[in-house]
Amino acid sequence: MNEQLQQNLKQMEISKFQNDLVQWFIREQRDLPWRKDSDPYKIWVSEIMLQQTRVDTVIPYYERFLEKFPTIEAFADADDESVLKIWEGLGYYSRVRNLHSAVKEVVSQYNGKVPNTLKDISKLKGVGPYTAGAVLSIAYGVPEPAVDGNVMRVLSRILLIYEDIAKQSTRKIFEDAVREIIDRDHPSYFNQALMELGALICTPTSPSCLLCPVREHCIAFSVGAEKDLPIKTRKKSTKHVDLIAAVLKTDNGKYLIRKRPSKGLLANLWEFPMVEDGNFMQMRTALTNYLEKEIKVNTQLETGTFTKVDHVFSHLTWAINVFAGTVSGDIKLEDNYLLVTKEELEEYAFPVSHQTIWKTYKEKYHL
DNA sequence: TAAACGTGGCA
DNA sequence: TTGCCAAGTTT
Repeated sequence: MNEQLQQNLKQMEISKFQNDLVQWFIREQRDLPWRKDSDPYKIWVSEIMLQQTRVDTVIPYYERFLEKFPTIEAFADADDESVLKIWEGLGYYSRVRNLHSAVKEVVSQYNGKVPNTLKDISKLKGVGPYTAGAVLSIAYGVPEPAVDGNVMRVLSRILLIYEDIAKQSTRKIFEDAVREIIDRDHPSYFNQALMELGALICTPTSPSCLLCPVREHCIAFSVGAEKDLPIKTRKKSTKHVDLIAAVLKTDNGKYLIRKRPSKGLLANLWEFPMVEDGNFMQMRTALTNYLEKEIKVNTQLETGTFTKVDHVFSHLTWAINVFAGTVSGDIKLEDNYLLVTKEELEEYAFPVSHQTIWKTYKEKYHL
């Protein structure tokens, strides 16, 4: 921690700041489903879902998840396919794979009780420094920092911190600051209040300083620098990938789908067969050849594509041209391929891009 | 340390 | 339309 920050912390009226912040939170907090219950398992699930994901997006997923898996034991017993299916569309799928693995660990090694120490909870898959602090403070009242993007933004303004919050190493600076100012009598309220303030008042662009309960403690406001903070360097633009996909049907009404590899992008999700690279016609041929060579099917694609799906990921974009077609012959499928009925298909988890393909297919072909 | 890892909302 | 943003973690 640099000297200027120590100086700013020293001049802060910490006790009054804590009180202003916590009382505001008690008064103004949103009514959110994960605030109805202090079950550590439920807090944990909510924290994983909320990683890089908006509250409004999470709410319905959270409700469905806990309806299906109301206890930690119920989730530990779930099969992998249903686990992925309930996360379908939420993104960052390694979150749920890690959560499932970690929950099984808690059930087998901790008798189903979520660890309440930093040392133990941090060993769990998918539990990084933020989530560890969040679960410990919110579920157990342990005064650990829970530093997320909100907290870095809010504190960079209040304490006038010009460190680049895009750099991972910067988080430690804010954790040290939180250790100095956290309300040790109300760590759950305090941590949630910092995040809630970031979500409702101290927003990224045009913060509502005139409504801010801790305005009088904010150095950036006092010097008119609130809109210059936080410092965050931009990341580079995404790369572009062209693909060809095919929705292929057998003469007895089944569809050919395949499971993606267990690592990397959209791991373990299902998709319609795709190939990438090359120009349009090469790719069309490549897809047909691939299917005929690798899984011994005869394919007949319609002449033109029936849809094009552009899908933007955080680090790349897919442009998928999609054919409809048929498969026939003596079909010998590789392990990762499957022939399923229309009804069965919808039991499997697909990425949003392929959900879109399927939806369009059903509309065009009147299914 | 930087890049990978999803998706949808918004200016 | 494009880029940024949202309760981060893993490799």
